[in-house]
Amino acid sequence: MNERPNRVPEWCQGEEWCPVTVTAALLSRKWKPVIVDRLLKSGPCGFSELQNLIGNISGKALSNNLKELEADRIVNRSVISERPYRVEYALTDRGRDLEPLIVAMREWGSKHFEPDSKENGQ
Amino acid sequence: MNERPNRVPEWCQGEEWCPVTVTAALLSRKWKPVIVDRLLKSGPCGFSELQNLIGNISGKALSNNLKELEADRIVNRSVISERPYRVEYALTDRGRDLEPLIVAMREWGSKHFEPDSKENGQ
DNA sequence: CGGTATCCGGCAGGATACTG
DNA sequence: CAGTATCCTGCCGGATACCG
Repeated sequence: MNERPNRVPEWCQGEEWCPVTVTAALLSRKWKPVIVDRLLKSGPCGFSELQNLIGNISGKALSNNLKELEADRIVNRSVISERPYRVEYALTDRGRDLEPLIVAMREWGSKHFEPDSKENGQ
Repeated sequence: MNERPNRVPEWCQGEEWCPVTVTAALLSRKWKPVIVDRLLKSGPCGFSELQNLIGNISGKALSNNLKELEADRIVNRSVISERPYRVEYALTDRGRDLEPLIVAMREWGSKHFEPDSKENGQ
């Protein structure tokens, strides 16, 4: 069953359903797009590796966001070794489908806030 | 000067600058992508018109989000008539540049949560 | 290494009532 | 119509310390 995650509000489940609202509900957190961005660029990572790739994210935030992304089937977590204990976070198919969205974010951010192009004006 | 809005964290202003992080900082709120979506689809709107197009957004949330979008030069507000009092919200160039991003959101949401395609799995 | 537990502050957002 | 004022809630995320 394609039940939408809890993050998607009730009123967006029926007739008034809206793709942008759903996507925003799943992805509009401070860190989630950045996590997906790094997984797209660097492929599967361990927890600390991902934390370093992002920088400035607290362990708690990373942990929580990964759990939600996992629940929403955007990210997959697998234990790849017990001794030493190693884990790997990777994008699912659904997660990889976010690539155009993340690319669009990269491009918009670069175009409008690139340090070299201050003349774009704020 | 192309100073980044306050919403963009300090640590993202210098060397560690990241386009996705900046874009997420400006746009990753529950309602912002939806507001831009509606303005793209319907063109310039008044306040209540916009509120109706979105549905389920409180006046306060709409007001606050519009103010931030204005401060970030994504949306432009103009008074188009005094008596009766009428206002118009429209996308700026920078806001219109968000179209590919919003389109990507629409497509991802439709693909993965369309009621008709429950078999896509949750 | 890969997290969890706890405490904590802030702010986003809902509801409602009110204003010019 | 186009908001503002106020109150209130919950969650989000930072910091720190600790665990297997």
